Amino acid sequence: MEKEVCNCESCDYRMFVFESLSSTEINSLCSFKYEKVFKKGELIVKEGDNIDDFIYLKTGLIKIYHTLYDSREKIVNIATPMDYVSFLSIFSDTHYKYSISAIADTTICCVKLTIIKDLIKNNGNFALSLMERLSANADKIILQNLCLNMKNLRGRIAYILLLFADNIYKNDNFELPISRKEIAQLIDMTTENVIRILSEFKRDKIIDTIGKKVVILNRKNLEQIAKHG
Amino acid sequence: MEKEVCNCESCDYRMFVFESLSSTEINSLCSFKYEKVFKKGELIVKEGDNIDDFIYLKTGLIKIYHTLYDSREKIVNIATPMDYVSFLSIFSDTHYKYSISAIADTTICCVKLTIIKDLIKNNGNFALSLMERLSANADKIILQNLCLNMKNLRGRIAYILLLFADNIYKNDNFELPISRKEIAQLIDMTTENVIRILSEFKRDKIIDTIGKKVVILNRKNLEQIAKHG
DNA sequence: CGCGGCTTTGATGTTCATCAAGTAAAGTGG
DNA sequence: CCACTTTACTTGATGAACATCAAAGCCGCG
Repeated sequence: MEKEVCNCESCDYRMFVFESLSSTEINSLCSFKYEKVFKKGELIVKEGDNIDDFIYLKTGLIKIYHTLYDSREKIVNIATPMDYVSFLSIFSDTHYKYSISAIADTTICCVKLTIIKDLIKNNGNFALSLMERLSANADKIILQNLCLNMKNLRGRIAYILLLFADNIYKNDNFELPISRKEIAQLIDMTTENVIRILSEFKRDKIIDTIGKKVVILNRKNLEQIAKHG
Repeated sequence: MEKEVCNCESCDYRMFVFESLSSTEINSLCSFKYEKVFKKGELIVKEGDNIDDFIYLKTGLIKIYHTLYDSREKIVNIATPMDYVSFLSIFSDTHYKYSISAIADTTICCVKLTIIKDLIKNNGNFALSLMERLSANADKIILQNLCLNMKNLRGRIAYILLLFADNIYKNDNFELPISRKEIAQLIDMTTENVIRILSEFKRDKIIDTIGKKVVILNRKNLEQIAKHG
């Protein structure tokens, strides 16, 4: 993990994350802000760590997961730069309830949480826009988990394949950023069954797979399976 | 459903919900605020309704649920006056994604959402405290659903029995506010299995039941089942 | 008093997890 | 850089957990 001083002037994501701030506020923020770069696989936050910083994803891909008492891991969400700004519960808790790892080379920006709280107090528009983001994010996670749990195993696999294609890669031809085991942890099933169903889909010419590479061949069919079942 | 003009001066919950507001702000708020009273079973919000009001639960008990494409219903949360102030996604959406029904006689307070948004803009402490509440609430729902899904059916039943006893009624002797069918919708199983497992627990002297009345007889045992399994 | 929804129990079948065993891939140290 | 170890992937066989189906009693309500 490397640490860098960021250059807010040249940051494409600045406007997205801090769109409601004045340039004075942005400049003041920048002096308290730093970047961290993580390689694929590295741990960014460990469950139980103190929450000191407001963190947002600049580039890359991360998984947010919770470790259960029997050391099984449940992946709660996979976050991309655009759809995710902060982490659950940072405003209501002192310690992280989730761990976060990079599943692709990733850059995050950190700002002391106290600075963000001051901004919330002093800039109403910022407060409101942040609230909208947090609310939308939490809601998406809740609804997504709800939908997944209603489906049978084939439906769940179809659902997340479409989610990767549509929401993350915007392409029917992509490379899975996570292992079969992690897919299992994301959609509540066993690794064996993830593999089995991917093989079935391949046999039935719905998708093609080579290692982590996936091509969706019959989208209609996949959408059908994702919806029913 | 009755509609009443509320009297904020005598409202016990005012301080809890709007603790960060000055008395000037409270008074101003009161002129735009009204109460609604619902009997057990009545619908409070229907999925798809416009979101116009910021609503909080004053007294009673409500269920928040989502209707799936095949008209099955999934209960997302049961909310009590103290642990729940607002509804998911009201700051990020224009229409409700969930329906809400009273599962006990219930009083809610409504304030136009625009008023709340103005308060957020102008009172930083209010913004921050509201954000904490929303964040804590969303987080609780996510974590709770996560935990439930890891458990087997016996574990889930034990878990929600303890949840009713500890979080809602603060008593090991209580009356279920929902039917067996609704329990099934809350913890993702069939009505038959809810009944079967409650019968098992009764046979094993872990609980006693008469209709909707429940008494926890062997809490240690129930906690064990809730944790494992 | 009869209808519909809630509750209960048993029998049956399906879905999915577990176990086992082997191959491929990827990381590790000499 | 190659042997070695570990981790990921894959397939099949088995069994357990759970949903579904069926049938009957119960309760509240018009």
